[in-house]
Amino acid sequence: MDIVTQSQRLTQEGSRLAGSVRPGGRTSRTRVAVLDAAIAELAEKGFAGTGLEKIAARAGVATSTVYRRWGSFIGLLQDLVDETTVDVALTDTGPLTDDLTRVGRLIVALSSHPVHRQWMDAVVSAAVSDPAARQVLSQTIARRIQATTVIVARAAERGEIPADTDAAEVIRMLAAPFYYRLYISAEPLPDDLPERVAAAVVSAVQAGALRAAP
Amino acid sequence: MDIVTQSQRLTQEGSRLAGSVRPGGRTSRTRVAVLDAAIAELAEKGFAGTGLEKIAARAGVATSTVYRRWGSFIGLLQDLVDETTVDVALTDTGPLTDDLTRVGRLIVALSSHPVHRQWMDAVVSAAVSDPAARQVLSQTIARRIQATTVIVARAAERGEIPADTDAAEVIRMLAAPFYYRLYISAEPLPDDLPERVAAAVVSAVQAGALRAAP
DNA sequence: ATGCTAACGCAATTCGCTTCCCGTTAAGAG
DNA sequence: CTCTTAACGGGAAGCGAATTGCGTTAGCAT
Repeated sequence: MDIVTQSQRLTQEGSRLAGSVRPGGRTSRTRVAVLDAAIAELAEKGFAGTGLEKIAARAGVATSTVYRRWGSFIGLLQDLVDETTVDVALTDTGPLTDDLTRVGRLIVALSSHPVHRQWMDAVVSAAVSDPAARQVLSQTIARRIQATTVIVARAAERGEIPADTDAAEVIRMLAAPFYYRLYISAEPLPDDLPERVAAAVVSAVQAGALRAAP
Repeated sequence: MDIVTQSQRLTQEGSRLAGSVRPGGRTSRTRVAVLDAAIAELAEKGFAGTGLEKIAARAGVATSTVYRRWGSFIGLLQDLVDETTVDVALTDTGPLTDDLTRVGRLIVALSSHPVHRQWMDAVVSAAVSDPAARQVLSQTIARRIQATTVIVARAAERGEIPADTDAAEVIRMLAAPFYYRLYISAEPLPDDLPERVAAAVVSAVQAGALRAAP
């Protein structure tokens, strides 16, 4: 299926998408039915094996309803952010290598989660050519980076790493090798990748190679 | 356009694609005309703004001819590997930081090259759900990694880094932050990214964090 | 409880991509 | 040079995604 076609209307903030004037009753029932159906379809068929038509059919609503409410597949996916979670506990107590290893394990867990993986696959694939999808992706990633920088900040407070370390850059360097294998080199993720990458990044940080630009 | 649909036939080695029995004369003229048209379309319209129909029209051949010869958009892109080059000189003379910086600059140059960027975008987007595209991508990346490991090997010979350094892993760690920004976080590439990443990776290597697993 | 109309269901329609059929052209073996 | 048939051209047909119009249902303000 083609994810890209008409999602640019999402970028218009006010948007004329249905559902905002009378959000209660039938509208909200339709909403949860469609979102549930979308999750089920993603898990069972994958993003490439489904589409708004099939999701609408599974939800028991008309295809046109889904198009009017979400506008596109990406619009629907945007509504599914944060719908999938995994239970990998993050820590910021140090040592930094351990904390970052857990972040790596979280990325692995997310990439193994059936629904989240399909969600990510769909957004990454579409983001290449669709500005709306690209925005969803970049905001999601930016939010995750931001939420994780505290780990680096704490390590700096403990004196484990230089105080002027670029925290966001540390997280990027950590996350990049995982996504690189998932979407670029198409290689499997070695079991010890979280440990290896965390160790490498911490080495670089401690050597002062990831200080914030002045 | 949807890149994915029918390219699985490419995975069948023998394949019944036309053009192999009588490769001369008209067949070869058609081939170069279509490949030229594809490059022009990629540069002018981008991969999402073109398709086999438009490429065929520009090449002055019938749509069915293109489908019979290449089977799919990915099949055509596969034939365009190595069609785009950039002139960034790589070195393996050391220091390793300088050599790796040049590799980073090469990645930046490729991502700035109009045709190569579109080629990469198309393959990355399709590879998410299309096994044939994934194979094209993974083989292309693997070949580039392989061709670049000599830089790390030379550094090891010079004694600049541990002898048992995992050369391919060094290149992956170097390349990952670039592709991560291009396709995942959708952030721009900072001008000094090659220098920064190269310095960080060399720090990790010299600390012994990227040795080959025993 | 009533009225306005947002939101929905249904079906027809459009649009682009892909495949298929058949007549025509020309590559390459002999 | 002749013959076989690979490869091509043109157009029709199939297919799925996306859009649109219109009648119906129901949210919510009054």
